[in-house]
Amino acid sequence: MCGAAVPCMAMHNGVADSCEGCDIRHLAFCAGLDDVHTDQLEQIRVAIPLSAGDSLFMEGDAAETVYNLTEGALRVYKMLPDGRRQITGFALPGDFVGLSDDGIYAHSAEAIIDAKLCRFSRPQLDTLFRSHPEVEHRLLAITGDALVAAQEHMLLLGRMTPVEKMAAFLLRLAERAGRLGRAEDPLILPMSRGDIADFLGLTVETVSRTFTRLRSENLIALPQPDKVHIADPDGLRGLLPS
Amino acid sequence: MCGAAVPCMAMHNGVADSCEGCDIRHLAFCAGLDDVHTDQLEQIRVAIPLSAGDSLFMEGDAAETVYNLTEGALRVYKMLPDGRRQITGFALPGDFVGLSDDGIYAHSAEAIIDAKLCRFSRPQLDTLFRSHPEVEHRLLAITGDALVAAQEHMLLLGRMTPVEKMAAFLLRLAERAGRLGRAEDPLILPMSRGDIADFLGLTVETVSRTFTRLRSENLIALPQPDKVHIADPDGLRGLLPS
DNA sequence: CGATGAGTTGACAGAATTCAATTGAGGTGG
DNA sequence: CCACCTCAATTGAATTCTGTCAACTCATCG
Repeated sequence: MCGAAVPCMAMHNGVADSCEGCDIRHLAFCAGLDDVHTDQLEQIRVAIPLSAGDSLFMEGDAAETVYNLTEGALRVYKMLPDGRRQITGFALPGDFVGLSDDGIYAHSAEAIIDAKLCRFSRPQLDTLFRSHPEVEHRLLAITGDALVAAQEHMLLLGRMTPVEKMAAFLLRLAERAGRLGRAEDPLILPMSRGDIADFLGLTVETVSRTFTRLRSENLIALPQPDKVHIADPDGLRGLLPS
Repeated sequence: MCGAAVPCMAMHNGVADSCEGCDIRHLAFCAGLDDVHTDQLEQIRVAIPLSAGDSLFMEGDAAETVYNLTEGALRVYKMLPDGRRQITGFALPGDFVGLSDDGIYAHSAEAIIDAKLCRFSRPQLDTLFRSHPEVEHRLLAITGDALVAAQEHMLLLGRMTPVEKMAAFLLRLAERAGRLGRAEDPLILPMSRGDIADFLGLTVETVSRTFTRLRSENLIALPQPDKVHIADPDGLRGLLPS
């Protein structure tokens, strides 16, 4: 449903028809760019709808495009030859996806739920960089943020216990939901237990067991498997490394 | 000692006196920049010597400067309040250190062994960006590389076994040594077992036991604790995830 | 209504951590 | 020059935790 306070344009048939009407412009790649830049960006932008499960690109593919997620959720991951998977991040609306240096994607990305994206061709974006260094500056900032998040996640993967990982995961996801202006109370988990496990470096069983443990300690409630009510935020924070 | 083929300037008293004489210019931040840019870079550059154990900056410090390592080795890490540590990377000559977006360092960095760096003030670098977008472009490429490396390391931390981690660590370090034009055969480990453990998400004991296991399988030899001879590279590669 | 797949739970084994002791190397001072 | 001290690295033993394997529940969908 479409709240009254928010323009509906971007939320129904496909991606927004213009950057100006874009719901998440304040969060996205385009944030901080003035209208002149946005106009130029809009000219090279292609709207892309994605269904749950669809692959956006695969590790090793030629990286000719970059994306900005406007709706839905993606998993970004790397795989080992034997099938083990590490999800390096979940992309939410406003997130930038598809960074690559040498023209080859270093990771894969697929839609967890139906999603909508803005696609930009890399060569065209590079042209835009030349005329508007401001845009490249913005991309540098985004990449830097991603790097900081990656380091944060390395700390989680390498040095946190399962409970700490889950607590951190839930709290961070809630915080992201808040920043996106989404409902935090029934926190919605678009990803499966398997996705969470592959993100936190655990097994599904451990994820499931930890959920039940948090529930039995009355820190959270799980009205449905994909809906979390954080009953005791401070208690949950108390599980974080101290 | 100073080989005949290589200018010695950078190797003795302090850091090189000029970028032109810089041994590692082809690897560093400055690589790919023409002489015009390099001259400008040199004007805002300050040489910094660092002794083993010295801290370069700490997480949370105001990030007014960025660095380019020219000699030695650093550990870049994050810590948990209770002292657990995750080393997110080892910086070697040519590596760029001190990236930060919001003006606050997101991690700490200290010298593992004596090191030399080029320091650049962030505001001055930003000024340079404005006049020479090429330099910012280069920084974006470096940041992107760091992000790819971080994702690679997340895969290691979250989904590899101790043996796989150690094999990958040794092979990657050897490859880096090769790219730096350093001796690969007695591969030198500037970092301690504790550092390796905190990098791979293990304990010192597990690191030590894995070393002995690799040695007993005749894949490596350890003439000294900090010198590794990779006796059977293919055998070592055979331990990597398949 | 049965089938399918995700999620949860249980039992068990194995692996890595923890705790503890030993070895070894480097450095200092007698 | 040697003895001793200190710290890093290694090794050993025990435990605990997480992963593995397997069964079961539940909801959804054909």
